Amino acid sequence: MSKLDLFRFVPFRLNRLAAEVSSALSVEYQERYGLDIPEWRVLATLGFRVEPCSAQYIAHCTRTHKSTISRAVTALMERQLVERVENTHDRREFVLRMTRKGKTLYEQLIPRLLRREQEILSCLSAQERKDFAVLLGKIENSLDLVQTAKEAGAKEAY
Amino acid sequence: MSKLDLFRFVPFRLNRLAAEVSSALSVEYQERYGLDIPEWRVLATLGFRVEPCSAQYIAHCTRTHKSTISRAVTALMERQLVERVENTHDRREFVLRMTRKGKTLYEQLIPRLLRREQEILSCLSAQERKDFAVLLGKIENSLDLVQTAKEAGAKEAY
DNA sequence: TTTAGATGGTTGCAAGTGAGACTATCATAG
DNA sequence: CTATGATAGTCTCACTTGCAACCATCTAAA
Repeated sequence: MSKLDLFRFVPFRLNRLAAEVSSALSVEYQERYGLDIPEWRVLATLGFRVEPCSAQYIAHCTRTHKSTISRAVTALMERQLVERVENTHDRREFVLRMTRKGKTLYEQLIPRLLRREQEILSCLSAQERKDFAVLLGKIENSLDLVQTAKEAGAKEAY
Repeated sequence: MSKLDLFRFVPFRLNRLAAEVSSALSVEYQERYGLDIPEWRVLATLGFRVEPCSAQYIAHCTRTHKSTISRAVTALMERQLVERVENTHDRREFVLRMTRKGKTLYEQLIPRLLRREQEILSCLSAQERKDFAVLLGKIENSLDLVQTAKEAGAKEAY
């Protein structure tokens, strides 16, 4: 008679935790700035990278479906938070970057999100936070979650 | 100039990891048994508890919306994996339990899922797995994710 | 040069899901 | 007993999102 305790089952716990953490953060980007998760991911990727990048790159490294990213980019362009230019080397592709307005929003949003993250992790000591990050990293690596981001980056550098 | 590295940002990492782990597991319950996540959660809750319980209880402790659980229960009843009886003490509520057929499926499914979980965690040592569980637990606690399950259980026991 | 296949991006469609209205029932207070 | 509010469960609606078809463009090979 095999049994499974849902509350000790890591996949379930990850799901529940991710959902809860997401909803805690959405207060910031959703309610305050009217961004949904895909839109936030686009801004986050553009904001972190020095070089502008393509929608495909964002889709790859955030592991979000390209149609979802496409819609997010459209919405961000309508709000003039992001703009895009044709890539002269490859006219299928657009190069994306934040507008000044987008950067301003980004600058305001980031500290809030980092603060939220700290709040959520405040139940852990500094060492525990570090340990947690390492353990997450190991699991991510074994699932090839980091690999793809690097690949996409390497490829994008052409 | 504040920046945020998405790949070091715990909320994003949790989301991505949870999605990836879910999709790895869905091979088992989805493709093999045609169950979706809510349906699997219902079975998991019914299978673990000794006493049968209500849909509301499942919704509370799995943190799933009651309408989602309602639909899952309907689907499971149609497949005769779950049955329900009116609670004589409270005729608003139904008491749910697995049928023999449901139990058989459950018995077959559980070992597969546990094996998958072990595969996913196989990149961690025994001690690391333990640490990871503890850290998850601390975060869950601070977000009140465990509390609600216990409350629902206590209440259900009346 | 032409053709076949790959790739970046968009869009229509269908499935899943949360919010919230609704019904039926229960509990409590007057 | 009645009225009010809470609760269990269902249902409709709107929204999100993944899938897959599609178009344009690029690459490589014949």
